[in-house]
Amino acid sequence: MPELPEVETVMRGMRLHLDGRTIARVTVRREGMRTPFPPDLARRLEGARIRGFARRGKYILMRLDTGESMLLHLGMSGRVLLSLPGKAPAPDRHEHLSFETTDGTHFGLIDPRRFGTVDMMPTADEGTHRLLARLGPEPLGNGFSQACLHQAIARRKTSIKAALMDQSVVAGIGNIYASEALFRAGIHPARMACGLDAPEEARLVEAIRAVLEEAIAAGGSSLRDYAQPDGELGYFQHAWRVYGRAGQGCPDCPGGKVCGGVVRIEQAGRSTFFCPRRQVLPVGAPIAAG
DNA sequence: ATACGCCCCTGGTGGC
DNA sequence: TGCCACCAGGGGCGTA
Repeated sequence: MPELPEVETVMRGMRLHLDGRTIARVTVRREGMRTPFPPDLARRLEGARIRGFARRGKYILMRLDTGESMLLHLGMSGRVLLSLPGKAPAPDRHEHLSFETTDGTHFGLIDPRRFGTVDMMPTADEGTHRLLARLGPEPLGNGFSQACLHQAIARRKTSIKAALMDQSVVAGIGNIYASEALFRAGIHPARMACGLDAPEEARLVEAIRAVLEEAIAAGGSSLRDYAQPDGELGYFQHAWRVYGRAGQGCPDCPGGKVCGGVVRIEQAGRSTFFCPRRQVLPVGAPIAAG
């Protein structure tokens, strides 16, 4: 799924095309995805005017003038297809939820694996929703700092890579950007989270910010499941530095002649990629199992 | 509290 | 061409 930069890009696309519009017709093609859709979803959306968007971690919030917000999570394979009036294609077989605004703009939520989530809540309760309440700080916000990261991982004996993917440590980092941020910070992914020193934590905070900001600036990176929210082809292909590049060179050593190439390991059942020359395990540094 | 394995689901890819 | 194992951006849950 989309990680923070992709979710931010989708949210911006929705804001651009849907903000201020009124929802006319809702089509619910199945009862839910990973969890059932909230009761009376269509009725609660129809007739509502859209009054703003926000993102929290990997969640999108669409606020309505009814006093409710729709919560959207794209899971692993979710994408949003926005179409201009009269331009909506025939619905994809995995378009589980769609609506049209009164001006004919079409919104489709497509999610083949159905790991995504849709929920409704009073806008006033956004902060206490069970899926949002335990999220850590926004990595691009002022609340994320070396001190903040230290506080979150100081007692964690899991790997720093797994810790970064824990949404309560910092919100929005997934499997790709965890590898990319650690590469940029020069930190081995198997290091025990609590074993990082303050300079390493500071480097990591800056690396996370840089990686995410670059990806957002590029319009959200993409893999095959992900479409730009306007549905246009020609997705941006992100130049991952290590992710998915096992055996290839990283930018530090083109061709991998110096480091032998990017290494793929498995941590907690997920792939991790790193450069063995740039991301070295210090002598005596504790290694995390996961 | 923390950590880990397993599971949800479909589709693409590469090997035989 | 067909079949099959394996892999994929997430995260909740049950169990130690």
